[in-house]
Amino acid sequence: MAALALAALRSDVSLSVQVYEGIRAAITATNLYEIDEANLRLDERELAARLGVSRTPIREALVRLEHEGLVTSIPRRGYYIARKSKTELLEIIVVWAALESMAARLTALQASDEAIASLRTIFATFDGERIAAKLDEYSDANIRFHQRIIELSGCEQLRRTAGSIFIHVRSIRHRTIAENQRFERSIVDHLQIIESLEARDADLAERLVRDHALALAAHVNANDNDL
Amino acid sequence: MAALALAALRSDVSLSVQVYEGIRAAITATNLYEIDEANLRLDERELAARLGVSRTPIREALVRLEHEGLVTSIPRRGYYIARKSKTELLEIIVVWAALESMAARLTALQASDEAIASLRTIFATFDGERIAAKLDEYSDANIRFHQRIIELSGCEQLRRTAGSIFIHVRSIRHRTIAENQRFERSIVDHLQIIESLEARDADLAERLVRDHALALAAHVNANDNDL
DNA sequence: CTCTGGTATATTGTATGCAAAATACGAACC
DNA sequence: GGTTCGTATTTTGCATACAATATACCAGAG
Repeated sequence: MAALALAALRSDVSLSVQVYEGIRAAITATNLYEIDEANLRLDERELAARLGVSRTPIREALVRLEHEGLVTSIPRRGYYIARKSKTELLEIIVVWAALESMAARLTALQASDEAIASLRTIFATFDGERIAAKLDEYSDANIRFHQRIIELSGCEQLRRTAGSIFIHVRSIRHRTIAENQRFERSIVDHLQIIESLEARDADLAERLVRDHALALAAHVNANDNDL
Repeated sequence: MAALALAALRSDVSLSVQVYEGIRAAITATNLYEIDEANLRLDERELAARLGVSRTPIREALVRLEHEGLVTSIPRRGYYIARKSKTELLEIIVVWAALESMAARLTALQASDEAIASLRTIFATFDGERIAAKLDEYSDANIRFHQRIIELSGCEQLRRTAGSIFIHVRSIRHRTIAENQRFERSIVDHLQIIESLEARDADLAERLVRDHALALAAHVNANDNDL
């Protein structure tokens, strides 16, 4: 029995998984709701050719993505990048609200002080006035903030579940942050959330996070009619 | 344009999907945590032979199931029915708590009186004394009750998300209902939940449902050490 | 008798082949 | 001119074939 700390060499990167990760990253990188109809189609042959593999791993990857809700398949017609309807997006925000508010509860109860403190640093480079000027950066920070709360919960299953709808929530937040000066409200909400976590007030943190997310839903419902 | 209300004949049931549903139903029907190690293996060839199809649709179905978390694949070694560890089960209950409590909130706010009333009928055939005698039936009713709250929310995304972890929650509830006379507590909790919904008290309903689920987690954590 | 090493077998992962269905295109008809 | 029908082409869905890896089995050494 050797005492060497050998790292297990992973041959678990099958083509199928690599293709899945590749396509997923590509979809994640594009702004779903700003590409035109024509580019929504995912041609098996084209993907196979471009990635230099056969159609089999492509299909398995597409099946994965379909189950995840990132692409839809129309039988005998092919796979398409899935754009969610307004109703679906509203529902997704509701699910996100459920998950993140539970995460906030867990974070308040379990996370370390340092972990909670790390939430403040996300917004360190912003002060009240400069947000409007650096809206893109602020949007990223905003998204990271919400993702981080889920991470801090330490609940892997929560993270995974949220992960599969994250791309849509991210897209919504990115699109709506500029509307109606929402970022002003946003920065206030975030601060309150952080404070409630620091105070270890699980009920309050949960409520604030939920209401923050549901306010987003209400905003989308009222404003984004072009979905 | 014909005015006939012809039902579209669905050719959308690809073998791949049929196989997926078949295997899923089969796994759902068995009690995951009571079968022995040997029967956990899912042999592609055997499945293909038994279902009379080739390995291709079998594999696509297995990929779906893997993404859903019902089976795990060990690269180059095959697919296995996934049994969750105790930690994973606890996390799954937490996610369920998040989803069902949000569903309770929505139900309190949006569901019709009749819909809420239907929750009572689930337990119609039980009165206090006879539960212990009909524990299996009561366990089914119990599970239906929780599932129904999620349905009543009218949120399809919530339903889908919960659906993918339902089998595990069901299994846990089924296993633990008999322990420590938990069903007594259960019947009281359920009644309170129904009353809060009837009173349209969203905050209370949410809290009761969450605490009910988290109590289950606490129970599992304290009692089920053989996972 | 136990353990090591090598070979045979079985099984996965990927590529390719083939049939059925859908789309595209064009001709014929109204 | 617009619609409808029929054919050619493309593309999916499934089956099969093949290569690489893992398991099983057995022989031989200690």
